[in-house]
Amino acid sequence: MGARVRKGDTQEIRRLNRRAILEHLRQGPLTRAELSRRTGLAKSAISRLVDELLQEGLLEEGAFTSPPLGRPGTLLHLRPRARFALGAELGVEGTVLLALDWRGEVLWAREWRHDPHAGPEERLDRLRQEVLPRATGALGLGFTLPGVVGDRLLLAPNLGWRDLDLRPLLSGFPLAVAMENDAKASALSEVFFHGEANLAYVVLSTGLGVGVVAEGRLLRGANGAAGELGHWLGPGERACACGRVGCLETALGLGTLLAHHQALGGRAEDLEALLHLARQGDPLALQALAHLGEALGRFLANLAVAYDPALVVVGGKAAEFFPFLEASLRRSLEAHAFVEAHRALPVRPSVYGHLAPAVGGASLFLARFLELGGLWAESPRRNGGRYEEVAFGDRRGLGA
Amino acid sequence: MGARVRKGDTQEIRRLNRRAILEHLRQGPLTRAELSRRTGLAKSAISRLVDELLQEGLLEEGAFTSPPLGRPGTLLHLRPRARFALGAELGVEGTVLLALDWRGEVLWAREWRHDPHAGPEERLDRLRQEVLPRATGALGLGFTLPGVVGDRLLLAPNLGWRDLDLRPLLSGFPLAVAMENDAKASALSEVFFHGEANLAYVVLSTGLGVGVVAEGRLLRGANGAAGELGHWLGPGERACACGRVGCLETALGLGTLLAHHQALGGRAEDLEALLHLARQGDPLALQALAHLGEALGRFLANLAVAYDPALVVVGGKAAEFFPFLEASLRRSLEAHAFVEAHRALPVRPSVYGHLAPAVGGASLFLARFLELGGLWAESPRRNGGRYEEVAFGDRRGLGA
DNA sequence: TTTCTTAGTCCTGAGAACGAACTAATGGGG
DNA sequence: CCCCATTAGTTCGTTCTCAGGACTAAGAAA
Repeated sequence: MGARVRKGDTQEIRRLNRRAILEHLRQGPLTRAELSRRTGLAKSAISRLVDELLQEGLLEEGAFTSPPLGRPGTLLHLRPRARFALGAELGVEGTVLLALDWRGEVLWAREWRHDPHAGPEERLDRLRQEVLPRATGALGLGFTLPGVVGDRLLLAPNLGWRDLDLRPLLSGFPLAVAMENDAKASALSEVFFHGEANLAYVVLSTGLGVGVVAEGRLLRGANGAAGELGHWLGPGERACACGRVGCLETALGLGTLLAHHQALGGRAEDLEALLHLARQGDPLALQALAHLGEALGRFLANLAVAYDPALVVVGGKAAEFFPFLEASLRRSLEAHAFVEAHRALPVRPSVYGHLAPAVGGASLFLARFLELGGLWAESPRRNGGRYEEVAFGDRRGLGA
Repeated sequence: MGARVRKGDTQEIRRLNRRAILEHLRQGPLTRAELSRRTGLAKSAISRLVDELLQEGLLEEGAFTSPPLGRPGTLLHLRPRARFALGAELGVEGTVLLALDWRGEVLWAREWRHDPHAGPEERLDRLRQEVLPRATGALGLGFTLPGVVGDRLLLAPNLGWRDLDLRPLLSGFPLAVAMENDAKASALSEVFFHGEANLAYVVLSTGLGVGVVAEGRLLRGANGAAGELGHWLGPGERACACGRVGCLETALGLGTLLAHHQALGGRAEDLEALLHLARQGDPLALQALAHLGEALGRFLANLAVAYDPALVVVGGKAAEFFPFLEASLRRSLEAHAFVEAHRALPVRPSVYGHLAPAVGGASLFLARFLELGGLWAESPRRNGGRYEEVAFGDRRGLGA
């Protein structure tokens, strides 16, 4: 039901205006005067709020401007590292953990592989050990999984996990923790720091998932299953890890790419080898990749009628193959486009590369912080000396 | 780019709180005290704002409550007809025009058919003639088309229209006009008055389109093409009105249903006849419908992985066939569901029936009015004595 | 009739922004 | 060298809105 409309009071205005200032400064340094013009707030209001933010250590003054006329202004910056969050990706092959500055800079990153049969306890245990000495000061930890994340983990076919309540395993973490689907988090990583408000982030590796951002909001769905186009039932006959038959990811997944290459007589044993061959110009590798590009182009035409993004970002292992897919993919997309505008739909690889999901995980908390204009962090709910705030699913308005 | 964050101001608080009051009263009558509790605003603030709203004729006082203890309160209602808007559907076969109260009541409705080859000029001319004597007092006119509505009409395959700028044809209308895709508007009709914040409205007639609402927001996409799943390229070989081959609507559209019925040896000449036969229990009609239900169930399983709605509403001509589709559709949906939750996905026919698109069109303006808490209507932009406000595409935040 | 309880009004105080007047800093012209 | 136009930023008084408490209103039960 709808009736959750935010009420207003004098604090709310302040929050709104602090947020407006931080949001503008996230695009780059500005003087107070310029902030006043852009936000529409009076100079006096800007001055007061900026003073407060300087006091709190969120902003710092920088160089002077040298305008052609008049008194120079003082540039204001977000203070580097004033706020940061941790992000982690629990992938099929390994784990990535990193810290992300609120300006989008990766402060440090660690990666490790794991026993392929490791269960959730084992993997989260290891993650906790790595997080423990590095958690101080962080706004929170957002971690991602290649699966459907609702109020619990509903299904992660490529991990072999199903219907798990991970909350008990997270109680040992000394900070707020949130969980998100990998494609959705990756989409946030692009939106949050590169400002495109309508995009689809396609994660293609073994599996296929899409993170969709529409008008700056992440599309999650009632159970967190929105964008699971890898499990759209197509014409294929192959069995899928999810237990059904004909899911799109059985046709487009990179496992099938490798198999196709081998069926053509190619000699690559794994994707690394295939990538190596492609870089050397091996025709059988390139042929298999062109074939995949063709199928992907058709898929993107379909994605475009489903979500109509202004931009498609390709992530996952497929991003590494992107140069070899691009030409056939574009040709195919143009041939299959529904409306004229889709023929020109930009498609590019991810900015953060293989760090994207973890960056997105961290962005969850940075977005949350910025939405609340700094007020949220001052009173995290505590419970018996442990931070208890574990957010799943029902987060509203994250993502700018 | 993102930096459009709303600034705060003393007027903004007022707007926010007026809106909160109206939004709560939209769910039903409440006393001032109850409003205070639900909104979190102080009783004094509520009293002041309610007085204003009474003054403006937006609210009216009703019966007294009789609580077990204490002084009775006065119930407050939205005043019926205090605000209303016009909505129209320009469909493949005819046009519907209606007026809609801000409480969701249809005040009156008119329908007419048209020459099947009528062009946009002719159809909008007729619409203008019908609107002209009925426009006074209306917030605006929202009309719908079975096509892709961006900043212009990009494509309406089933009308045979393509890439039209309709603005010139709308200058003769004496009120604000907005244009929207029919499925998207229909979705709004359900959301706005029945409060489900996550739903997919499937319009199935000749064509197939989906209107998706996620977290109370209509999914439009960069060009207004989001939800055009009828033009998802599937395995089929049939030519589509859009000029491509294999679009889903060539398999699921009701034209194909009729053809299938006839191929089975059925004798219905058109969909009306088929419906009549089905109601009489004709086995060939029921068989064709069961077949369609099966295909639709599979489609809904796919829709569920794309958008993960909490509810699917079926509209268009298919709504009339719903009783004969339901059983096979549910069986098929359950068999093809990706996550457990999708097996129980509720599917029901539309509340407003064939009026849904027009109701949705009108809701555009009602939603707009309520968002702005009544302030917007006071200063419509005028230009040379004619209302010039024609909104396309880029409307933000409509839909509660 | 008194008391208890809830509804609604009135009044004062506080927080926030606005706008105008003011000071600060710079470059150019006489 | 001084004055002035121009832009940056501060200060102060005014206005708007809400919060919160005191108060009045209206009904029920003791």
